[in-house]
Amino acid sequence: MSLDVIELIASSHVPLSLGDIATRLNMSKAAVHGVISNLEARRYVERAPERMSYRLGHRLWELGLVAAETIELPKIAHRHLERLVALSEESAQLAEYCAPGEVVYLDRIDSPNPVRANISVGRRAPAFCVATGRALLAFQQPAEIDRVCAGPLQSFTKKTIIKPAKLRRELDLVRQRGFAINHGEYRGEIVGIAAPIRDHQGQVIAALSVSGPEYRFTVKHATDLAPAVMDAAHAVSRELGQHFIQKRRA
Amino acid sequence: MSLDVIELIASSHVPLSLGDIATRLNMSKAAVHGVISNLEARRYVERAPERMSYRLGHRLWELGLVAAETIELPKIAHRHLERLVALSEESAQLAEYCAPGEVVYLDRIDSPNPVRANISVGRRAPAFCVATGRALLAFQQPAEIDRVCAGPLQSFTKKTIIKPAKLRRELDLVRQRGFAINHGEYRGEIVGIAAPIRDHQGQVIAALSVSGPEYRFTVKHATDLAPAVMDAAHAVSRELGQHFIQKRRA
DNA sequence: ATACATCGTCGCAATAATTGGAACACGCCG
DNA sequence: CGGCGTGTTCCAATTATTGCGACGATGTAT
Repeated sequence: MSLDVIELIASSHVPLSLGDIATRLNMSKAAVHGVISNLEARRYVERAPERMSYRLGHRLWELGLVAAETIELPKIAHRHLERLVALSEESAQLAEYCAPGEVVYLDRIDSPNPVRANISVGRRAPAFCVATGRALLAFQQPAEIDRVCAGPLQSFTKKTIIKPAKLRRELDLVRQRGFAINHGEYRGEIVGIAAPIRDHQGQVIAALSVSGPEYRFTVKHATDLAPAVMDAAHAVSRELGQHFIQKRRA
Repeated sequence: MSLDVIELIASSHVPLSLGDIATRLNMSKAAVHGVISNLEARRYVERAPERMSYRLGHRLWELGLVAAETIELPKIAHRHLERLVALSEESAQLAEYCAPGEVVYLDRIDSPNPVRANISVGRRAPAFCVATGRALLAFQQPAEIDRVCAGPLQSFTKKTIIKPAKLRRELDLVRQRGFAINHGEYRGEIVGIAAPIRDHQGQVIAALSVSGPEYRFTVKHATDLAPAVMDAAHAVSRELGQHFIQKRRA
């Protein structure tokens, strides 16, 4: 399946050779060749610099732009990210729950400060140990939460919560307070605070966060900023709902 | 093929029903259903608001972000677009030749003015009658130029050049001067000026343009801005080349 | 220089996937 | 009700994808 090839290249974040792809997908080189030559002709995939190694192509960039124009979330959320950055002078992010236990960053506005949290849009992160991830995980189906809590929880720093019981308490706290905080559990020295965004049905579909280096953006600062982050998330949720109502009437 | 379904939905710019897709692709509903249920499960496609009609999904948005992070062009070009907007106070665009006779807008920065050229990123336009399109078309293979000039040239406004001979002269002029100008040939009352961007091999791979409403941004203004637009395009070309050299040494 | 990798490519036969036709359930409206 | 529009399911036939093996072209190490 051609989509598997695309996803593999996307997830590796490094150009891959045809043989690499075949190995990681348990396919023969000939099969991958058949698929990838089609993908290359359609510009979904291209060869990096001069021959050798494949990477995502311009066509996927184009399709992403069309998708982002079609979907309401990016346009609405972006404005509120700008407001949060203006308010906090730290970086702000938009993320969603994209796969079991994983979140993906969908948008980002950088802090005006030279030293700032460095998060790449399109990158994935484990849900259980980042702010946006916990804001999203806390509102997933109970079965999904159980699976993540039960699964092996990798320790990225000394502060990473890897005890299921403690993670559950943390998620309870997120639901209770309406926001999530992370202090260096994934990338050290980064503090983040996130709040969930809900769609017209009230389901949590994304999260919006502010994060910065701990020497400047302490947990105290983050907690003080919580109302603003939650307000922004609520505003996005409200606009999403209105958008739905407008479409329904039409 | 699942990619055909994706491309159809992307090109229609409007949510489609399963039946619509089947009709336009000459496929049975069952076949489309088989493909699209897979695409929906993988989040490449989603159902708009509440049931009914499919549109591009979040996964394509994500993949587009990853692609844009991987490819050099978007990052380099964006800075220069900002500079052009600051200089001209009009909107600036990045575009590439994506299909025979068609260009696609890949990036855009809006003019600070309330009245401005309105171009959606991800949208396609006919190459022969827009500024970026002519800047790109002029440097395609001769065979490609012949095909476009020969093909039926649709008239979008009274000013659209539809005579092949005149179009050829216009393209000659583009090659000679190094920039292309369009005065209301596609969308009326819009003036645009564009210059080509070249890759490390010297091949034209994209174009960068400035466009605005004719009442403010006249052909005279556009022509005066030509050196700046060409400088920006050259700067992008140079940076692309340097990027290649760095990778080659590594 | 000569082997030895690794890269991508090509044919061909066996396999597994997609496909079309027809019938189905559901919701909507005159 | 009965037509029209959704999307869904089943099954057999077609089609496309797959894996094997071998090939030429590069580049690296022996």
